[in-house]
Amino acid sequence: MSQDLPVTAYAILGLLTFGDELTGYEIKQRADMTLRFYWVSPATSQIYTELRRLADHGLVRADAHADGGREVTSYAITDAGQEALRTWMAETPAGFPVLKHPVLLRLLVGHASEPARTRQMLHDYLVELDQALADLGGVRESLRGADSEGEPFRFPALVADWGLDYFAAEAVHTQRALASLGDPGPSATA
Amino acid sequence: MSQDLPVTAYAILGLLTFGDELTGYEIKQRADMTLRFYWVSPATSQIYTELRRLADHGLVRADAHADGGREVTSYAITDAGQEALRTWMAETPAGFPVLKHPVLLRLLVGHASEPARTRQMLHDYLVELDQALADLGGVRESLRGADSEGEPFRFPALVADWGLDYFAAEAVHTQRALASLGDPGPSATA
DNA sequence: ACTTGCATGTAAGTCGTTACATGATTGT
DNA sequence: ACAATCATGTAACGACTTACATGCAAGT
Repeated sequence: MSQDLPVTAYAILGLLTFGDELTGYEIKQRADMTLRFYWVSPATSQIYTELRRLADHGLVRADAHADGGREVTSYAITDAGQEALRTWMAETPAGFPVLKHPVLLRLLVGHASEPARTRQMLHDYLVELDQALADLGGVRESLRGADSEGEPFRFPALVADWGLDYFAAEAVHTQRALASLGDPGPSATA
Repeated sequence: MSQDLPVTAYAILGLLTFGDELTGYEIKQRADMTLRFYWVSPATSQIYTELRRLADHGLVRADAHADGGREVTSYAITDAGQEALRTWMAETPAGFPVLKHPVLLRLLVGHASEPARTRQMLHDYLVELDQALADLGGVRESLRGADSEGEPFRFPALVADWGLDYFAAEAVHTQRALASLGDPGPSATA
């Protein structure tokens, strides 16, 4: 039955299990808000490509309708899509996470760089972590009120909390690395 | 001068900054031990491809010599390679980590799966985390004795400690998710 | 009037994987 | 003698990205 699709296809399928019909554009936005923290946010063009493939396999239904004056296509998951997603989750091992961590990669070969540059990189990372924490924190807040057992956003809330803890831990590790590199931190200047 | 190369090329270059001349085969082994935790362990064929490209750019020197009866090629980083690596680290922003986390992806759409299956997945993940902790812990141990300031393995030790903490935190998050899903844990049965 | 957002794609190219092929060396 | 490890590649293919192109709708 269900041919093996790239994981990204299942990720898109998963986004469509939360009820609404979505356009490719909207899927991209949702992916930017949620998927990007745990998987990737695929390029827009990739999303349209996957949607076409999913439609060809009958896993999503393309609903072309008029929005104001123009033609817009939104997509809904089909019963076959639900089934394919469930089968995939039941029978395909999840596998171990792949972490592409440019900061750690560069820190690994830190002896080949200026110490000041390495510290700068870690400071930059802290700023980006702050941003990520704020972004994901915003998402987490938006789920409040429907995040208990049996409610629709229980699982998204679970992974958001996981992600928030992860980013917080990254910040701690970064601080620790900075301390180990003799960075005084922003304490004295303030 | 230094064209933009894929990050994997710089990662290989980085592995060659630890002193020895390495064959492609040995680079693959080192990558499996260290790089795989923070970046990826490229396929063997990919390593040979990158090595050829690096050699074409003059960033590594290919040293074909006889090992016993057969021809073996080992690679050493050149001065130009050191320079290219330093330039890359100095001028290219590291960028934010990309996490491809199939467990979190599946947990995100947990409502589309059997609860028992989700718990099973988390248990499986715990086992894999144990293995990763053991593997990386072994690497960490092998660095002892040369992991202080000014010593060659200072930075590898720093990232290994970071990684060990990360895996430990993942285990905690997994346990927490299991608890939230009503998993009693292995306590009562023991 | 003009910019920003919404919405959908095509084309080209790269990175990287899997599968396969080959052969020498070492250990048991 | 046989298996495992060392060592080096080729070929085919797929996922994904970037760059580009297009045009309507809505806000200021």
